[in-house]
Amino acid sequence: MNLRGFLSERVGKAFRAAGVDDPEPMLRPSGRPEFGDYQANGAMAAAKRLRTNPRVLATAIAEAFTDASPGIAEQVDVAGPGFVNITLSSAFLSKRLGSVDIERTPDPDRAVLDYSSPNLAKEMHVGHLRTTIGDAMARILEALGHEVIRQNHVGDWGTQFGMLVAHLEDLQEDAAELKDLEVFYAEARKRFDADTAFADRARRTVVDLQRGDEAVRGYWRRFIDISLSHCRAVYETLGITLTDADLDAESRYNDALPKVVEDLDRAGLLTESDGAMCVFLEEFEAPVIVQKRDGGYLYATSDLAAARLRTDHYRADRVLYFTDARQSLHFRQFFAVARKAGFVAEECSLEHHPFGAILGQDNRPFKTRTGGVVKLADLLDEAVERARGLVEEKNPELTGAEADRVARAVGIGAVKYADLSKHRTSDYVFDWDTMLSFDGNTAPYLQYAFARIQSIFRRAGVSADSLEAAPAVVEPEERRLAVLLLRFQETLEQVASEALPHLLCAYLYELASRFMQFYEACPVLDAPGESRASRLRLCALTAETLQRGLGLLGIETVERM
RNA sequence: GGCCCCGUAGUUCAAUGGAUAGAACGAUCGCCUCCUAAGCGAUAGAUGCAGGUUCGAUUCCUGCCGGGGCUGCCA
Repeated sequence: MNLRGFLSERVGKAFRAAGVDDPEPMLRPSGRPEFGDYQANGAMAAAKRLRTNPRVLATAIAEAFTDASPGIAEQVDVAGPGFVNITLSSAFLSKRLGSVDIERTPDPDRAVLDYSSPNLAKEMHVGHLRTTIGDAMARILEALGHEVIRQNHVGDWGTQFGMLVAHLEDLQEDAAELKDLEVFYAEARKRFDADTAFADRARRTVVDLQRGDEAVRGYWRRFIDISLSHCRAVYETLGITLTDADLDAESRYNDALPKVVEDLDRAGLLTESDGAMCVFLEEFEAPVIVQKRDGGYLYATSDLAAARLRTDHYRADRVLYFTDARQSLHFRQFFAVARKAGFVAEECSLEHHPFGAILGQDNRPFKTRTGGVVKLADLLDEAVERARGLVEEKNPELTGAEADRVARAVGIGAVKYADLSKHRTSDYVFDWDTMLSFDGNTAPYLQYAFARIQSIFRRAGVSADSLEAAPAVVEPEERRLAVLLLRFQETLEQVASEALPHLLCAYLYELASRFMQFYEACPVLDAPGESRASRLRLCALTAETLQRGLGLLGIETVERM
């Protein structure tokens, strides 16, 4: 259940009972234990509007809440200038902990998520690690019952493919060259810059490609297939849910582009300027160019075509774009044009959810020692290797296939979690030691907490699913853990609406820490009488929540580590 | 020039207009006859500067200083 929503509604009624017509309870988890479990901050503002004493109003609200909702709170206090602090009752917590299942929304959205979208001209680099954000959001929205349509808007079209295809034509069957797309690209580029005949042919090749010349398209297809197979391998290693069915390549929109320009013209939005077709909007200094002087189209054009398809064909309620923050202006402009031109339904929400850059230790964009791009595939290999070293050192008992599995889960988990646990919009510094640490807000710490709980069940000789009784909530550490377990749903819903997966990370870290505190304070296996089963049940609920939460972030758990 | 984002402990990160700004790493000091010490606890340490709005500002507004990004034919 969404505990916060549940309480907010009830406190809202109490506001009304106390004479507040249009209540905004401003219900939040309490900042400190002494302020109870949840606090309502809305009484002060309401008192201001009604020109009444905030503490008197808060007291009336507290009483109305207690009267209308018996049994929920153990204590409702008025504190400070007019805070209403609610401490939930043990009986209520215990009852609600019967299940921590994720509740599906009664009002699902159809959401198109546009994420990852690598340029197929090159291999995926460290920046594509941030594919994890869109992927986590896709999993979370699905878990909450929304209909998710993943779209991987890969760059498979445009000027640079002329150069690449021309180079491939010359190499013919020597496909070994395509093992390393970075090298291949660099070689093609070198020829393009040095050899004017080759450059001219590259430009003609682009035209041939767009015209649909069969031979050229064959080479292009071959190049794209190889590049996509590199992507598939990365997604596989990284545990990304994108498949070929989610591909929404730029080339798909090639034929729709002239109509985009035509329709913009029909809508009276098109202006020719210096030979290019532009849309000028008052809000923006620069125009959105939809067709170049040479007749070629630009990414704004294909984004418009794609947005159109997403609303017309897919009937999306929300379209969420997860891209680099540097594209923010582009999105603001293209959203504005799409709206003005009527390309997207009024009710459809267009959302750009930008993310920051990944930096090296020097606070500059993350590069290799020699200044080259860091291939994502290499980075992931290194993560697993480093994790293997740590696992061998910390737990030599793990061997063979199990050690491999743990190294993979910990290494990949660490890298993904490092990416997901920071605020989406901020740049962050990539640091192996921090992300692979077993202390602090890291994947290994959370995985360890899960593994430790599994160890309890192995020792107890019972399986976690066999426990069904609701746990009793007695000790302070039990109650703090119980309250937090009940906040899983509201956390997920907040992540879904704000597209901020780091909130889920923060939640899981707090849960794991609080479990460790509970575990230190409350013996489980040696607990007397009925409290043993009760505490085991708390362990089971915690493990389940950790595993589900990590699963929604695309991070694996292991039984032992 | 214009627009956008960001300045929080030594470091890496949090904080929804709310109460005494939270963690982690690092530092110092404790806790294994005890369910994984890969853990738990304690101590010290921070909102760039100046105004404003508000009962209340890290959060909103203005200016300044500092950093990054974007900005009519790449994506």
